[in-house]
Amino acid sequence: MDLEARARAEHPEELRLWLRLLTCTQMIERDLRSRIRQTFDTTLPRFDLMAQLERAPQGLRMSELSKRMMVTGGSVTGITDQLEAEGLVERMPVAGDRRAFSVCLTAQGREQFQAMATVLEDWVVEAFAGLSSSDIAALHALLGKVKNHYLEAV
Amino acid sequence: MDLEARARAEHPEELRLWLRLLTCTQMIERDLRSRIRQTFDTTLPRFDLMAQLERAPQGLRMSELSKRMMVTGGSVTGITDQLEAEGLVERMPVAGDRRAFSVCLTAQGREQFQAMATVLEDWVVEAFAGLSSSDIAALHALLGKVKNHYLEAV
DNA sequence: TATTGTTATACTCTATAACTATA
DNA sequence: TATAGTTATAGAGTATAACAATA
Repeated sequence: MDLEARARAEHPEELRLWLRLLTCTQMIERDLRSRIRQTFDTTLPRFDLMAQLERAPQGLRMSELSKRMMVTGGSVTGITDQLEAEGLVERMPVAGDRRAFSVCLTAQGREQFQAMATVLEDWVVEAFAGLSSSDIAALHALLGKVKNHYLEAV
Repeated sequence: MDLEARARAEHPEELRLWLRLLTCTQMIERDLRSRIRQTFDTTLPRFDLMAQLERAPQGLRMSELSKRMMVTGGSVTGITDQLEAEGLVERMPVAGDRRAFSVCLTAQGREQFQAMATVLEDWVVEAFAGLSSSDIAALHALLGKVKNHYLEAV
C-alpha cells in the first residue's frame, strides 16, 4: 500500500462522516430554502440574521453579526440593507463609537420573524421525524462537541 | 399559552438541533471551501461532482448527477462544462439513448481528484478532532437515520 | 496606526422556464 | 406526449480589496 493509499485508509470514517453531514444539511436546507421562499418570499441567510437579532434584543453590531453568521462584512451589509429597506431591521447608533451600528429588529420585523419561526419549526420537526427524543439529544450533544472543538482550535 | 406559543414550546429541541447542524456544517464548509480554493483553485461543488464520478467508474448521466448532488440540471451542466473545459471529465455517448451522456473522469481528472482527496481528508480529520472513534460512529449512525427517513418521506 | 463598516467588482452556484433533440 | 439535457435569465451569496470615517 503506497503512502496515498495509506493516508486514505487511515481515516475514511471522518470523510464519510463529513459527506453524510453535508448531505443531510443540504437535503434539509434545500427543502427549507424552497419552502421559506415560496411561503415568505425570503431567504435562509435573511432568516438567520433575523434569528440572531431575535436572541439579542439590544441589537448586534455588524461585526458581531458577521462573526455569528460566519459571513464576511460585505455580506452582512448587503443582507442588512435589504431587511432595512423592508422595514424589518434598523441600524441604531452606538453610544461612544460613531463608527459602529447596532442592528435591531423593528416591531414589524419581530412580528414577521415569529410568524416565520412558527411555521419553520413545524418543517424542522418533520425533517427530524426519524429520530427519537434521545436521538435528538445525542445528536445535539455530538454536534456540540464538534462545534466547541472547532471554535477552540481557531 | 396560545397556539403559536404552544407550537414553539412543543418542539424547541428540533429547531435547536437544526440550527446547530447548520452551524457545524457551515463552519466546516467555509473552512474547506477557503482551503480548497486557495490550494487547488476549485470549488466544493466541483469537488463533489468529481467525487460522485470517482465512485462510479462507468460514469454517471447528467440526470443521475443532478439527483445525487441534489441540484438542478442546469447547475450540473454548468459545472460539467467547466470541468470538461479543463480536461478533468468528459461526456461519453450512451449506447441506446442518443439524448443522454455518461459523464466520466478522465485520467487527469482521476489523478487530480486523488491528490485533492488526500489533502481534504487531512482537513476533515482536523475538523472532527474533537470526537472519539465511537463518537464518530454514533454521529454517522444518527445522521444516517435522518437521511433515510428523509429519503423515504420524499 | 488600527478598527468599523461600506462600496465596488467579479465569480460561483442556484432555480426557473423555455428550448432542442430524441424516445 | 414524455424525457435528457442545454440555454438564458435573474438573483443571492461570497470573497476580496480599496475606501471612508472614526478610534
